[in-house]
Amino acid sequence: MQKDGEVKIKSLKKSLEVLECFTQKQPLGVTEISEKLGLYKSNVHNILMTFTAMGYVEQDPESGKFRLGVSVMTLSRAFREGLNIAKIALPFMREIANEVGELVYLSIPRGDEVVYLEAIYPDNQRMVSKSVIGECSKMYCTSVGKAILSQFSPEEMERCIEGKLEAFTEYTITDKEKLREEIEATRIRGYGLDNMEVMFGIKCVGVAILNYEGKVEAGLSISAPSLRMGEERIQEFVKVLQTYAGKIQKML
Amino acid sequence: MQKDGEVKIKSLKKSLEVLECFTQKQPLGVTEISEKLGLYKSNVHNILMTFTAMGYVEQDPESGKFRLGVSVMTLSRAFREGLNIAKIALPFMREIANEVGELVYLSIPRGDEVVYLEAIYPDNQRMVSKSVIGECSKMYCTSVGKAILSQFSPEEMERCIEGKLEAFTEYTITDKEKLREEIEATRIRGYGLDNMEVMFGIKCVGVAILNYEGKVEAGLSISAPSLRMGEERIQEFVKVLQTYAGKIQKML
DNA sequence: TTAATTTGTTCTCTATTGTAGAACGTCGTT
DNA sequence: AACGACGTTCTACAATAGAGAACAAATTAA
Repeated sequence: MQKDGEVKIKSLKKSLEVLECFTQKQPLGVTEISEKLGLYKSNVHNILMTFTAMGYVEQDPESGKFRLGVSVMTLSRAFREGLNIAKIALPFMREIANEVGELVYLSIPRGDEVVYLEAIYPDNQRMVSKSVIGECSKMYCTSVGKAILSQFSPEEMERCIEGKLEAFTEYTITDKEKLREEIEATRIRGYGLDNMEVMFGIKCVGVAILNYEGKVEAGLSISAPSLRMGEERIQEFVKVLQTYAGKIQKML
Repeated sequence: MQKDGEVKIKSLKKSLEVLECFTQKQPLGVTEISEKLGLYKSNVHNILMTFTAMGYVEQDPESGKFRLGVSVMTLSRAFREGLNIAKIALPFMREIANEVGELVYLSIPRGDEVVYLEAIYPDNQRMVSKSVIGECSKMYCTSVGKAILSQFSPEEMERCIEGKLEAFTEYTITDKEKLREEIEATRIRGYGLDNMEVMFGIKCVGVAILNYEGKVEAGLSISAPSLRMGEERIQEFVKVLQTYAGKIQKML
């Protein structure tokens, strides 16, 4: 998933891999992790004890199992603080949400995925309780993902779609050649579409946000039930997204 | 700040300390970090390269300086996912926010600080753009902090106030004996007060949320400008907070 | 323009330290 | 009572993290 050609401290890499196990399941035991990663129990134990002492992992005194600790929150807050794209985009996202009355997402690329940074709900709509902030999706099946891919160089793009194209719904594009055509079509029309490729019944429109050098900085998308995503509304959404993406780009 | 008696992997501890530098300032250079922590540049460089390869740190190709990377978001999301207190408390927090029309916070203790997990804004009020989620404050000067301290054992409590009591406003309690009295008063009355001790013009009321064993699990608080925080309203807020804290506690 | 300073980066050697492997104590289960 | 699964502890060896200097690139000063 990550290029590890530049890993200098193997123990740190290993430790982070241990930590990342918790993103898939919580709580986890020492044995469980050691089996998953092929490490020795004592090794995993030492890593977990260190993380625990630093607040990145907590141990349930009853079961002895581990889960992530509070300290990760402080990091994520600092990350968002330091990222000016979020600061700049947030007020615009609110305007978009109120204008179109649908969910608006800001996401940024990481490897072959997009990570959701912010999600804004229109004022009148009840906020869904499960926040997607920090969640990630594969690029090849999302609207922003395809919008971003269409702005990449051919090599970058290929690197992002080299893995297996897993089908999440019957609409997911799993054929690599089809996908390349779709990305090319995305590039030409200037926005990405997700036609229920991630979740049945949900469609999305997304555009890429480029910085002054033309490099992809982030992505902006609108998500809605397919019933509210007819061709006319899609065009309306696209127009709004492109307008605001332009405004944001000017400020980067 | 953290007990490091149980640190088994020194290089990991060191690496995390490097990572934590970014919570104070971003971006940071190799030299800057090495000076701050008293480490060698090559050491810091190796650490940063490894973090970069894993996505926890990003390097600006222009300046060569570093900032936090996207991967920390995935961790924080997993943390919040795994923490059922947030899942349970969130819908109640919405009710509170709409009932009282003020800002409602959920926070959890970490060392001598409280970390803000969730912040809910009343429907009619515009959400402030800067999210405090992940931010932390010292216990001794916040309403939740004092509510939590008042539920701790004397030893735990002392450990949390052993540092210097920094004054953030002229109202901050900086005398340790005064603070002990205030915490005792908090314990008796059942809720904590922050009388502009963190920020001038802002008052808070807070209560602790205990689990079935009576251990502090989290804290709930309401924050508002002091003009909207007269004695009658404080009593109203306290009543609401205690009612909902009770509901949440039953579900833990 | 050139010199001086500061930056991130690279290198090498070796003492540190992470870790394999087994053994231990403690649960809940059979 | 015996088992199995768990988190934990221990030790000895070898891998490797890190000190320290030297590097190149970039910035500033003269």
